[in-house]
Amino acid sequence: MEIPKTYDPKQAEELHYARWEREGCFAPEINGDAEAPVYAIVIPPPNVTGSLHMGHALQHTIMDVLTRFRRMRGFRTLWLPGTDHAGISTQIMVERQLKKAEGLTRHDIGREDFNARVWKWKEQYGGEITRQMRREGASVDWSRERFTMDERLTRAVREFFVRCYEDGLIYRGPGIINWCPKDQTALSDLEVDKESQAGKLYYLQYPVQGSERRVSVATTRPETMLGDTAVAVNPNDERYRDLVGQTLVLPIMGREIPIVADEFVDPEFGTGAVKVTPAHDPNDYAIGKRHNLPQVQVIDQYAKMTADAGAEFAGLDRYEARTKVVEKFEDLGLLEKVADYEFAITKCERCGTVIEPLISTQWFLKQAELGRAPLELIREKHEPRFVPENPYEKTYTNWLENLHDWTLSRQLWWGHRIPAWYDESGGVYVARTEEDAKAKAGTDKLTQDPDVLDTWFSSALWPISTLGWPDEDAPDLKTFYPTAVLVTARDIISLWVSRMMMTGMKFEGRKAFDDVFITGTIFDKHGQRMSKTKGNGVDPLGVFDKYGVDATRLVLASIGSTDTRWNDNQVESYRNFANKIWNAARFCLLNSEGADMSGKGWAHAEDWTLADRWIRSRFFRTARDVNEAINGYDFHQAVQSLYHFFWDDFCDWYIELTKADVTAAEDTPARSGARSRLLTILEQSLRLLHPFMPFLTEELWQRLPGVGKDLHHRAYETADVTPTIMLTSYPQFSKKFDTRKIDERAESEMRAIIELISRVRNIRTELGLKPSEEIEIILNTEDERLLEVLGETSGQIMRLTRAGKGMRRPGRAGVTIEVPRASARAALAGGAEVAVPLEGLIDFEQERARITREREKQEKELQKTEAQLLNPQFVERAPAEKVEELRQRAADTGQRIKALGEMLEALGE
RNA sequence: GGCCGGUUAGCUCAGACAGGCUAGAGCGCCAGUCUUACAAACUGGAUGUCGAAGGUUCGAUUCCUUCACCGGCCACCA
Repeated sequence: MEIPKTYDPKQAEELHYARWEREGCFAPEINGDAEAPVYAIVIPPPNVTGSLHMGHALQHTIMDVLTRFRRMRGFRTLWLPGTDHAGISTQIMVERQLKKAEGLTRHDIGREDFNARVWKWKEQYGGEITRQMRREGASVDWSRERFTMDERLTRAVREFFVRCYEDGLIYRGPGIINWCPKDQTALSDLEVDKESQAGKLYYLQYPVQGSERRVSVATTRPETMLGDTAVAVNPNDERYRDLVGQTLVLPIMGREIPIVADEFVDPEFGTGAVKVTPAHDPNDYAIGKRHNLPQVQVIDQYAKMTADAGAEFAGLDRYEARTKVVEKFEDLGLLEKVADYEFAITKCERCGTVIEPLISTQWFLKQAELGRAPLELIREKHEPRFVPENPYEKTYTNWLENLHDWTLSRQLWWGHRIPAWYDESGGVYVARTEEDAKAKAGTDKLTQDPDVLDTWFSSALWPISTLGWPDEDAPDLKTFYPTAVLVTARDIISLWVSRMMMTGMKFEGRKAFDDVFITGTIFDKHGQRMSKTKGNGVDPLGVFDKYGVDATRLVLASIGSTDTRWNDNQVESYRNFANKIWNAARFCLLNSEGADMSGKGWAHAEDWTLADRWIRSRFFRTARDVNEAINGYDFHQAVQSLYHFFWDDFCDWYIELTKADVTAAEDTPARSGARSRLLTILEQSLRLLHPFMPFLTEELWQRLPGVGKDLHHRAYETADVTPTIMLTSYPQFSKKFDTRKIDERAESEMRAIIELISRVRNIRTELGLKPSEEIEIILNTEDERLLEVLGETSGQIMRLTRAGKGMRRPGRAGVTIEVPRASARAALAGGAEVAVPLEGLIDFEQERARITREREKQEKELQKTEAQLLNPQFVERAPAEKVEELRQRAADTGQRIKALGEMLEALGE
């Protein structure tokens, strides 16, 4: 059989994914067991404009591990893929392209034509991220791929809107909103970023009407004073108490404005008096409402000053106006002072333009009402379960406790058009279709609201809309809802997670998912967040190319929910692991002739060696750990267990111990038995690894002799597919039924053998023996069981220590083999000792030093242990088993010290 | 301002929820090796007052308090 020496990930990756997809392995229908439990995940839909970044790769890896794991356990498994239309991002991108290619704006070509182009763009380029997901090995059901602007999902959006409108949760009206002067649209509070910025705090003086007195107000935005309609003070502020109810003359404008008392004002800050601009500040808007103040809009939607700002200012940019206002105040002698001040500035998340709060008529959703049910659920039952629970359950709860109305409408063209129509007299008709609206209005002369909905409005429906809602009898909705887990990043817990819970509970009466797994954040090697603008992102595809997808997935799975600095070394080490697996399998395959890898498990137990019993025990221990780890979302632990089992136990020890039997020249039952067991362990290990390393494991599994559908999980027995490891059953360990699979005795016996071999190897190195030099070993022990095991494994021990000159040991307990003086010796557990006679090679002085060193180390350890045991309070208060444990350790250490002392004595002076 | 996290070997990270195991892994480092699967390997080895200071305890890297530095989420202080 020809097998290359190194694993080439590329060809395996291309080969297997295409076949899995073609044969429908990812679809839940592959499962033929009508009684099978269900496991469903919907993907957080990436933006159509996006391309894969490490964060995606991380989330997808976690989801794929979970999905493949459950699939192999026989669950009816669905991982549903799809993309988001990403309103603003996509529109901006296509606009930019239009400008670049044809020098046109969207207004030049009109709404209809523009949207047609966006669709065309989506068809052409929107598939990039889904192609990249295939590269990752994501076992998503492509036949159920969804897009937030699909016909059905659009229907869901309208249903959501109409139902909420009918329930009084959605309303249209004026409100103060975040306005982006560049993108020309309203934005929700979650689509803006707050940034700290060094700026100035201007202290302006407003004269009191009919008095010499002036009131100072502090502001970071002097230009808004042109729209001031009051000054507010705290009602308990003695300094201003007498002024409340009086009037100020607004400088420049000459307008008379009242002084009002409002609890909102913090007397400690600034001057204790606040200028109130209801039209351009959310707080002032609220104060204005409370005191019935007029709203004077002095800044328009382009961030230019309006006519109401006065002829002098009208048309100026807001920042030019700021300079000019300050100059004016200075001229008027009303500028008290200017101080350096750091404050938060709000910017558009997309374009970075400073947001202008404006009063505007928009559509709003009363989130507080929708949030009530999810809030109750998390408070009372801690559902959904967040992983990690801390701090995310709190993040989620806090958000639900402080819900504000959600600005739904966007002045964009790309997105779900608001299902509201107006008649000629301004009457509003909200309806599922235009026909319905016409029927309601009793006229054909209706105009649809030009605005579209916030992208997150459709995202909020994702788990139900992708499964078929609003069709109440949609089969997928019945089968797969609620989903098992949502895997996402922490920054959209409020934006998205909470809202899916709201819609799920409102429309389906149940939580959208049982668990929420929050992935960690991947930083660059300097601890900086990866971002396109910084250009410090690591491209997952580049990493795939360099190290292979499977190796990358292991790193990502290990990262799980931990924040991590990306490091190629990590991937390299898992690339090496992949290669290790490849070569171990290569060894097994090169020695597979005559093997009967029925996969039926572990036949002919009577022929087993200690190594066989041991590896089987280690295997099931690993299977148990890995199952537990995945169930508990502890992917790091799962990967560690797999890595160490495969590399340390299987490769370093099991293959080495069985090598002689497996590679024997003659075809005997012993050889074929050894080969069969070796292949069986390999096959089972590949299954255990498969959810993490789908490509490599499939590639190797396909090459194993005798693999077929009979190895499939019984749920996939009838599946019409090429036999594949992804449909085999995942190795299980049941505490109830499989206790015998873990063999404590075999493990403890192997520990002794491993210690023996390691000590001899250590002696070899310390004495500078060449690896090729053959030695003799003498082993003395009183332990009958050890003697018995040694009898069975002496050949293997001799091979692994290169003891070509033989190994001598007592025939029975109570007998001691005499050790020549010129020997290197070491103490083992249980008072056993090993010696390597090296006539002529031993420097007695050095050997004494070596043993003395070892004895000192052991004595130090014994001292520590005994100090504790001598403490009566410890013996009295510590749990009995702790004390016993320590006594045993003390006894073992004591035995070693004694043995080492005897060795020194034997060495003489 | 509120809430929360991190600080363990040169680097990237486990361990800590349920205190006691000689504190681990990978990479890197030192020495040696082509030992018939693998030099992306093998064998052996060195490396940490577990951020600082207190406290609780028979016992603290782990629990509590304070502090320092780094970071996150939320928030209407002009």
